[in-house]
Amino acid sequence: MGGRKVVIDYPSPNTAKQMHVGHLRPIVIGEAVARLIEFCGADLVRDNHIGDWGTNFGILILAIRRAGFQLDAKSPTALEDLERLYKEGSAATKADPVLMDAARAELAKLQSGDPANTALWKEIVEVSNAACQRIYDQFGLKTDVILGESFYRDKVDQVYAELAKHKLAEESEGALVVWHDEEPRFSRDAETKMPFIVRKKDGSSNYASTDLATLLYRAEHFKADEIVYVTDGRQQDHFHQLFLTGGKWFKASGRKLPRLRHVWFGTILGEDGKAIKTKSGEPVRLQELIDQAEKLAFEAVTSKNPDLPESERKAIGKAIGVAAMRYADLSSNRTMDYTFSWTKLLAFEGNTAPYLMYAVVRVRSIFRKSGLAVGQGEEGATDPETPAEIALARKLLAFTAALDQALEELRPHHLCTYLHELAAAYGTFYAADSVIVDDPAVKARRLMLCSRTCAVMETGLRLLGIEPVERM
RNA sequence: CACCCCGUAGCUCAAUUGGAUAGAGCAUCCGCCUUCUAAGCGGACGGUUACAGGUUCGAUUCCUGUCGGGGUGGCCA
Repeated sequence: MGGRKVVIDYPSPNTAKQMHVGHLRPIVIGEAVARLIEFCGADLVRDNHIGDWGTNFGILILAIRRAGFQLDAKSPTALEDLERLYKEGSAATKADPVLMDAARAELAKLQSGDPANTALWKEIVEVSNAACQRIYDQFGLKTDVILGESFYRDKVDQVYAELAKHKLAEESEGALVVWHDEEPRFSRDAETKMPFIVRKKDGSSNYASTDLATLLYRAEHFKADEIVYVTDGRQQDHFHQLFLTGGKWFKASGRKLPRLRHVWFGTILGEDGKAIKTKSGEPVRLQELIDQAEKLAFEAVTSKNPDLPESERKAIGKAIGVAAMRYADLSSNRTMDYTFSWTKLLAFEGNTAPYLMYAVVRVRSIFRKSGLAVGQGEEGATDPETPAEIALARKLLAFTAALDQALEELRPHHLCTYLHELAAAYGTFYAADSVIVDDPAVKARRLMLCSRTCAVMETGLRLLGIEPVERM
């Protein structure tokens, strides 16, 4: 992957909504996948493709108008207000087809440049982005560019024109659609038709239009050799159609198609076994989850290490709290659905981030007590001898294999499994063989094992997005 | 009805892509802090891999069917 230009699309939330637990996965998985790709030497562009141009804006604008609401971007409750209005609008348009048409009309006005709707839209996006950024900061997520759907509003006409010119798209029930007859379910002969609708019957763009425009932009502007889309698994059909359409379009127009990968993940389910949705019920807010995680981690470090200064305990609480949530999500295969659970996401014992971070802490503590920097004191080291030393040395050698496995299909859980095994091997070694001993050769080789463990653990943890701590 | 995920220990999940006796964590039980941080270490308990066939020297993995859960299916993303 060295030197390849890769664009990764994440976490790409929809705007005007507060982040809830459902937003955890694209952030956490996207970040880990991005770091894995970057670690292999790829020239990576992190593109946050926010949903800021869809029908939801029509619904939201309509709801704001109907409620006579005055949006104040400075108000601390601005986002909550928008979310409440969106829910009202969503329910209203669902119940009444006339209102749904009105919402579509508001969207069409926005998309055709209506000044009032554009001004309102800008404010909404501003409020939303500021709120998202506060969450990203806590997850250490940094995007290179935010090119949402709206960025492509003047680039979709070229898509329509080219698809029509190459006879890839055709009119159907007033919309512009692309059929893929080679795939039975996307074919025009399918029992239930599932065309790739690139332009709606009212002339406005949708997900497909902007995604095609985005594909072209990434290929031409970023010169992408590869594009990685990190989204949930419910969008598999969409990406399948997007990739098929992109392939035919680029071939017909003599362009080189980047490698396209859909790195999808399973859904976080509610207690009822159904996907967590903003519409039904009240999902746990992501900020609430973070706060709770940090609080519990702070309490844990305070009880275990009360002598540390409060500022350091606070910092450790922040690091461990978010790390625990992150690891809980990353440690199982991303294609699996899982049911939301406070206790699972906030566990600090067993196969968890704190356990892995603890291994690093114990290594660093040994070096601190020895008055050495990590990596020093290895002169005169002999080969591993005890069973625990040998097992640890062997496990250290398996790092690259684990990395390869995680990279193969961009599945971070393979790295998690490995790091847990390494931490366990270190735990056994730590209990069985003292490092600070009189025999200089034994001490040197054990210090060497410690520093190697530290290096591999820290590298692996950072790839997962977890920042190791000195003490805990 | 069609297509896509999934079904593994009481619970949550792995299993190097078809390899040897299916492994971890949690929970439960029994040990271990007077030497480097016990968020730890050692041990016990726990399985007809949903079910039925098939391919193979060998199947949790591949194929067919059945059952069960979730998702998607013309103008959301």
